Amino acid sequence: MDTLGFTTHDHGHCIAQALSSAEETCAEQGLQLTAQRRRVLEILLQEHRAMGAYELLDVLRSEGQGAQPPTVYRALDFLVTNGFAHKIERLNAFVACAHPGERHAPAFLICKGCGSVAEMPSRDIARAVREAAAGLAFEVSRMVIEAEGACPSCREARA
Amino acid sequence: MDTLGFTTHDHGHCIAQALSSAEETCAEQGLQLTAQRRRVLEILLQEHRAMGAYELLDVLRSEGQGAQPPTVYRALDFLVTNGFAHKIERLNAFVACAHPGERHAPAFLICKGCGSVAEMPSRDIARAVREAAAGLAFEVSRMVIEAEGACPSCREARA
DNA sequence: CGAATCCTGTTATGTTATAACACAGTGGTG
DNA sequence: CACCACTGTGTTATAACATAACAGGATTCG
Ligand SMILES: [Zn+2]
Ligand SMILES: [Zn+2]
Ligand SMILES: [Zn+2]
Ligand SMILES: [Zn+2]
Repeated sequence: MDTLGFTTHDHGHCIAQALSSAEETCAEQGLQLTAQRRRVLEILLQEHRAMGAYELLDVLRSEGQGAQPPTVYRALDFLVTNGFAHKIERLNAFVACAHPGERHAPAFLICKGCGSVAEMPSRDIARAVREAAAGLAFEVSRMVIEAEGACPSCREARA
Repeated sequence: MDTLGFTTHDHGHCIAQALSSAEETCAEQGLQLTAQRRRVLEILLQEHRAMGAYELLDVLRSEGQGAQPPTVYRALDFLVTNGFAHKIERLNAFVACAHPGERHAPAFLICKGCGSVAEMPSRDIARAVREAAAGLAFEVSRMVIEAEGACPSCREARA
């Protein structure tokens, strides 16, 4: 299963897979994937990019619902807490998880050229962070890893 | 020179050293460390913790100046751009650099118990990030590395 | 059914950050 | 000196992001 970020892919399949993975996980853990929460996750999967909470809110409203900010933030809180989506701190934005089901510390690449965001492998990074923290007797429970730069296509365009 | 974060230290010396380092760097690079900018850096050094922009604004106002948000944000922009301070994305807050003068990718430890923030060695982490990004043909220009968890004293208190 | 719990709707507000424009100081140039 | 370009500041207003607080509906379980 490749979940690379800057490549094209069968997006319909990608969305369906992520949704069923979320349903499965919720069933296993007794979590309620309600209509609101599912809809927000669907939007994030559909758009396949980092979106602000108010941008999501606009989508919900355009669908005819009279949603308010807390509606979106509650759904996002559920999705982030349970690993179905991640918050990109640098952007104050949210993105669907590219590795649903796998336990992982998320790590992101943010292209300053085109704004696209991809989740990257984080095992080695997470180990380096834990080791550096251990050197100061600090115990890590969560980490924010976000790299800004130029994605392959923007690098090419520049050259 | 030890710039550990969770230890006590000669803070007067620490402030004076950071300020003179900033002055020196500005002189070398033709940057203007104006009164406003210097004052904001002094406050960050004095408090020795992560502070929000509006918290800094309150301090300036308590000193009798009728400062407005842009005043603080401009000073912070200068300090962050030139490496005298860093932004902690997770906290929407700012902290004076603990390694002034050295070129480095900042990396932070944030204690969820007491709120203290420390800058940690980042060389190995930065390398791991660049390598993971290179695997996706992504070129990193800047990175956000912030680990949340428990600092030594909070770990002890819990045990 | 009754009670507890979780989820949602709604109003209002808090917090963080920037746009836009006017103006002052500085330093170079002719 | 008159002029210009550049950088920094003051000020007003507003944008963008996020949560508090309370009421009420749905679900579950004994
Ligand atoms: Zn996809
Ligand atoms: Zn790009
Ligand atoms: Zn200090
Ligand atoms: Zn602590």
